[in-house]
Amino acid sequence: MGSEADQKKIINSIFTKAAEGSRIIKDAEPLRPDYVPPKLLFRDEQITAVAQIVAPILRKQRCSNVLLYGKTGTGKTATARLVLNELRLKAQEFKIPVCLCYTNCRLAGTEYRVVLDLAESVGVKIPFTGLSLGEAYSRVAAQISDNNLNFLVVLDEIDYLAKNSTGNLLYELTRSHEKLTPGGISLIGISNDLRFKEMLDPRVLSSLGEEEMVFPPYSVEELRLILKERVKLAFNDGCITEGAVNLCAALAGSEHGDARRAVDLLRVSAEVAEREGKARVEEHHIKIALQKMEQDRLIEALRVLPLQAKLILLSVIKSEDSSSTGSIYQTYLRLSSRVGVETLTARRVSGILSELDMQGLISANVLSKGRYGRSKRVSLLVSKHLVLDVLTQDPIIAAVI
DNA sequence: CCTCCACAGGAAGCGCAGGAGT
DNA sequence: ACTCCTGCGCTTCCTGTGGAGG
Repeated sequence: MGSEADQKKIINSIFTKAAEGSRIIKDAEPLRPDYVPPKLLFRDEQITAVAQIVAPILRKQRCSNVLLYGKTGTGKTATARLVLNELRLKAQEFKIPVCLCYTNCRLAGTEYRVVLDLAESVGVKIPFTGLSLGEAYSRVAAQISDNNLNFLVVLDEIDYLAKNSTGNLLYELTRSHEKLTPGGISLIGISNDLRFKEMLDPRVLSSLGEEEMVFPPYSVEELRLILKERVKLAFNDGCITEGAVNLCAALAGSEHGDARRAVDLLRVSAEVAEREGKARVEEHHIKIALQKMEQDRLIEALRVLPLQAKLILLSVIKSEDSSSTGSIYQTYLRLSSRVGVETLTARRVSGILSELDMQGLISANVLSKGRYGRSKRVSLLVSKHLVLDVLTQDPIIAAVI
């Protein structure tokens, strides 16, 4: 513990840095992943279509259910939120009672918590635990029909609801307009997963998919203009070069046309430049930021690997060149007995090697050596030092490195 | 051409944890 | 509080297979 004066000095210097710190960023908000820009570029067609679909709400009618499809960062959520905001304003202007709800199913986590969100929007108090899902839902439904509410719900990441639960809630929601004679529920579903339809109950699908809309990825040129807009809002004038913005768009666009990643890259680049004490983001900052983001992703992927997968990855490293499934398994047997973990069968280890292959951490190709059998040839695809670094953080693994 | 190595990878079933229904 | 159900990680058992060497 330092003296009172020391403490004040430290606090003072932190605050001074914070106050004058951002010479580059004037407003971080437009760089946040969930930011909805006032004008959404290159989505006129989708915005128009969604607006037309939900418009009947203002005539106190139920509107068609819609499914919005598209990969991450293609503007689905932003489109939905933008239309929802405008709808709310219009309803206020004409004093039309509407009830709107936006909820993210993945963040909510369970069907029950999605229902809690719905309950809050229609103004019912529901205990956050204690009720069965059915009871909670019927209270929401009762409120809707008692007050003749016209309820529009946006279910973001709806695929999560279909994958990680019984799907009862979706079934109830899609059926509701048959049951609720006064009032009604209209749905906008948003999904990143294009195969989401296949795992849906056909009855739910036919109701939910009354209208469908696909959001294409942004082109590099579109990303470039989107980024320029964000730069205007978030950066101080002249704090980023034209070339840097272009590079940012090109790098993000060459992957999947993911605007969210492109904006992320922009934000991290600004942090990189700021940490270097520069007043302007240049192309090399973008490159550093990209590397940093990729490395962070890799570290995270390694960190959350199950113990057995970590041991197997370590076995791949330790068996070096003779990396056939057999020799890796022998190494694995040695390692796992040394750390005192129960050993898996060769079949399972082979499966885990395939999983690591799919994650892009190793490459495993089947190779036939004729008389000498047929096996996977395995090699590490990422930096050995980085892997060892991360694995050492696991106390159990650290014992054998 | 046939054999046979050293596995690949599918199918079925088991035990367990966690979540839903009662 | 209790059963029932489901999904998951895993094992067991199995059939399939490319090609060097006979």
